[in-house]
Amino acid sequence: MSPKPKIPKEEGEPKKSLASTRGALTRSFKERDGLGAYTHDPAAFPGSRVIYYNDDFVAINDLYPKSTVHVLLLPRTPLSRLHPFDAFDNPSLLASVQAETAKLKHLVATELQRRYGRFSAQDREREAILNGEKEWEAGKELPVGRDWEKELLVGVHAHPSMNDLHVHILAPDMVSECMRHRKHYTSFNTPFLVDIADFPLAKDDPRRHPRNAEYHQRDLICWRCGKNFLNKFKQLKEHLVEEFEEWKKE
Amino acid sequence: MSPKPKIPKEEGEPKKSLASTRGALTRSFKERDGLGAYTHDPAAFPGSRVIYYNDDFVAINDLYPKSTVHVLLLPRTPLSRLHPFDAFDNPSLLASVQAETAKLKHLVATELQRRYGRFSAQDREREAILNGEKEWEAGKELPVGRDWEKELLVGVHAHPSMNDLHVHILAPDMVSECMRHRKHYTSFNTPFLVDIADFPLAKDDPRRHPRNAEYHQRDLICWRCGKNFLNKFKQLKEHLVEEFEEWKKE
DNA sequence: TATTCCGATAGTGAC
DNA sequence: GTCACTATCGGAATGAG
Repeated sequence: MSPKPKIPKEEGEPKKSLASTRGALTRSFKERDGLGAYTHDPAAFPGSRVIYYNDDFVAINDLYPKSTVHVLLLPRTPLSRLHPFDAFDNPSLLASVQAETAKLKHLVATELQRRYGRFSAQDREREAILNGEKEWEAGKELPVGRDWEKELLVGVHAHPSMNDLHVHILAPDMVSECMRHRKHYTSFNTPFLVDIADFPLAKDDPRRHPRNAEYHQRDLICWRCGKNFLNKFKQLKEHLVEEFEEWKKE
Repeated sequence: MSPKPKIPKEEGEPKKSLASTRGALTRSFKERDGLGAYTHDPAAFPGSRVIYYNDDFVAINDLYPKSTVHVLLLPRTPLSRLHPFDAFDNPSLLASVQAETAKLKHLVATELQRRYGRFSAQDREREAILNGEKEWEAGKELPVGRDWEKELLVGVHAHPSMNDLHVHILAPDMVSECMRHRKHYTSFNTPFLVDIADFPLAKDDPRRHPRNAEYHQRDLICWRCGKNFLNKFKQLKEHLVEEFEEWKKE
């Protein structure tokens, strides 16, 4: 019935090459340092994983996406080895990351519109025009349609698993074969995800000293309808597929 | 590597017929009442499960044996619906059960000798005579050999899962494909198993009011060498196979 | 707090 | 406390040549 979940793997990018790209650092390579290879030499990855890069950032598709669209923004700075809360104490870096995040959010929103706009009530007029099903005055600006950007989840984990600074940007659907454990869900649907817009954090922001475990032991709550699934992860997963279908139609 | 455990099933004895033999009682049939069918009409079971029966007892092979030999003694009395601790407050029944248990133990011990005597150091001389490898004076009594009876586990569970009174008699090896959960092990290797010889229990015997759960949460201890396997049930299972081989050689 | 693999643990239903 | 089935929960290793 349910197909065996595929292990994400991209052309020319087996795990071995992740390590070998680090050359002399191979001996100290750890799974949690895997993102460093992208900021070190993004051009070394010929597959579709790197979305774009410039002097200061690399944007990649998450290797284990937890939603239908899930990308990471990687700042190319020595500060990236710090915990995000510490790194973002640097106002210059924070401003830079927030600006680049805004750009990447726009890109992701465009991708959502491309994928799901045809199902969306809010995008209907815009889609009809684009499809030539509705007349539109030449040169007149298209209706803006659905604001996909405002629905995105954007932020850093309070206790990241990967050592290099990375900002998550993802659709809210949580529909993915890589969504396998309850922690995958809670890490994006509790205060364990700290919105990039919330920085700089106040000195007394409770998220600075999270009881990390607590967030992950919370009941599983549907992000869209609020239904409580307690610890029934599989039932939540099935529900998320249904919510995804409805969400696209908004 | 490891074959899929087989589901015990005997010829002409599917579960449905267990129920149907109870006729009008079918509607109230519960899994936990399955043993009642044997005392009700032991002749209705043509397979090898019934070892013998008489007016007062039925001896059967356990459908889910937890050792290489594992039989049950079922008293044919209305008292069999009582908890064993209460049923054995009846001195007449207790004496009767203890006497029949002694007979069945002898039968089981004979079966162990038949199966494993050829491997046993204590049975070596006896086996050699029986095989004609050693001269023996005609009419002279054979050496008695190993006392297999004294190694048997014999008793009732402090909280039986089947509602009809049954006395377990089994080899100590705990080697069986039906030994699948840690509770299967602890139920025969802690005070949760109350020896039939210990009845009548003293009024203040602590086993009368067992913290049932406690016995099943104990560490897993090898019955033969005393090694502690904590909660590593699979490792214990592998170890039990090795101990079984050594035990046969005693 | 990543992944995967394996195994221990827990809840359900059986008629 | 039986069984079997499913799913949840938990620890350990993970690279490299």
